[in-house]
Amino acid sequence: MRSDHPLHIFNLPNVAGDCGRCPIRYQAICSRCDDDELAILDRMKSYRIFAKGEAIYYVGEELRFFGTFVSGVAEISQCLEDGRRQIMGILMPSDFVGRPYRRVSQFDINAISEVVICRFDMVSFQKMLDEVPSLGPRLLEMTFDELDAARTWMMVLGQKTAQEKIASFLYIIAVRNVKLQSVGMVNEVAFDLPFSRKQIADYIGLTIETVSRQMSALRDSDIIEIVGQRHIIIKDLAALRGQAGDSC
Amino acid sequence: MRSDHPLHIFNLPNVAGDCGRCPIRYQAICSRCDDDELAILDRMKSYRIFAKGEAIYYVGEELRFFGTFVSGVAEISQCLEDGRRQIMGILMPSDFVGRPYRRVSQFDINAISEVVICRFDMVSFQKMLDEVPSLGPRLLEMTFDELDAARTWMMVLGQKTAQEKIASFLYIIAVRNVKLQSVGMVNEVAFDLPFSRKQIADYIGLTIETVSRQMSALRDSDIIEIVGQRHIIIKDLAALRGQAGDSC
DNA sequence: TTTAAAAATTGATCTCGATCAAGGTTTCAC
DNA sequence: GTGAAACCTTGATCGAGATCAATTTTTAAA
Repeated sequence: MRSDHPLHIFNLPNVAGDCGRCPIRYQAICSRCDDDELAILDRMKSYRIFAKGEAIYYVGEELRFFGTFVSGVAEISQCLEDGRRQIMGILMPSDFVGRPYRRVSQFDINAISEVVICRFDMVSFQKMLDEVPSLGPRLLEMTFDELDAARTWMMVLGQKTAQEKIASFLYIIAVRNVKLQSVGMVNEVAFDLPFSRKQIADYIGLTIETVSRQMSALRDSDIIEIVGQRHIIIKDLAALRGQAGDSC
Repeated sequence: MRSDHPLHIFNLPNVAGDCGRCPIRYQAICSRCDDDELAILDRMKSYRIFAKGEAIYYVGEELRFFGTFVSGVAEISQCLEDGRRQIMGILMPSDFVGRPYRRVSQFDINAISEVVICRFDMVSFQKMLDEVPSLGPRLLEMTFDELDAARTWMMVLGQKTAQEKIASFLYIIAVRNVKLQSVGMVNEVAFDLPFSRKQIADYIGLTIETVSRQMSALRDSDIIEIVGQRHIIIKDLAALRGQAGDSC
């Protein structure tokens, strides 16, 4: 059973571990660290598991830690008083939560699947930013990338039709899931959606009924196949991209 | 005539100047610089004026400079092939354009009014990030703030009604225009909109007709007054905020 | 396995904001 | 100033997506 434990996906004990064998070693904030720098991170880090559905941060909560997603998926969201909800972003392995220079979270961040986070106390993290010179520039780059992604998503929310929204969503998930080094080569992709219809609806600004209808439409056009409720097979990635209404 | 020139709003010559007297000295990326650091920026900077409507960056253009808005307003946008357009953000004095770690712009950035930019060559800027230690953390903080603002705007685009969108937009502009140190004290605010109805429409994801109708509705409810087409008087800021559907 | 609860699909209808259309206002060139 | 173009407002109609409603499918519990 021990080897099934989430922290053992790369055989790390809870307290200290070998960053060198971390699955996101070359994607996360530590991607440009040399061995000496990595040793510092190794000493400071701890792991924390969040169960599916558990809150990682809630609106107004003090930002006590900076965390990198080692595995699992989470959503960034906000609610209005009457229950309307918008998902502002999704967090996947190598993405981060928490930020320096602000006291409390502006958003709810909830684990969608079980999540393993590589965690740094915020005070230590800010100190580390000074001591580990490769960290700051990488964090800046990642934050800029997030900003560009957020702004790009505004086009989906503000301008696109229901059909284009669903296609954009599925296309992004498909590309994120499969590391498409061979873009253009691969035209069929399969994956399990970590999201419910409600979560998809809240992410793209539609209702669950419209999400369901548009997914059925894509199925009827032979662009996707839906197995059960969560397993999606993209049968024609190029056509899906075409339905998205832009080059994403 | 000379004193009317945009660069003379704080009496700066074109080539070098006194950063200490810059109107955004304590808001922009330089806000935490000491005198020595400021001297370095002073040597490296140049000013550039963009005429109303001029492109500051276009999609795909090489990011050759990092710029801080000294005066004027600009829009960040993207277009779809069929002409649909989304404005992802607005840039006002102390905001910046350009980013390190990416070669080309993902967005169109256009001056909405005449714009004065304090400009750094991107290569020099990246060097400066290493040499001027107060710059990196401030840039990181500003980028995080932009990211939070972008995500917050997603709620407007994805969930709010036309009425709530217009109210949210006007409320944000009102608060940005007047530095409301005395929030709660001031309930009436007046300003000139730098945006056309089309630009407002593209920013909040509506058509010009709906923008016009909803602004008329706010006028008829005595929440705002519209003088000519661009001058807006917020007669009841608290009510406007209420119409926005959240606490922004 | 049976039953209950939750999630997803599909259909019918309604409504908000888009579209189409006409007039009015502002701006600017000459 | 005068005229033309651009911009804005208001009205009438339309339609995409929301809402309401009924099944069906999946998941979970007993």
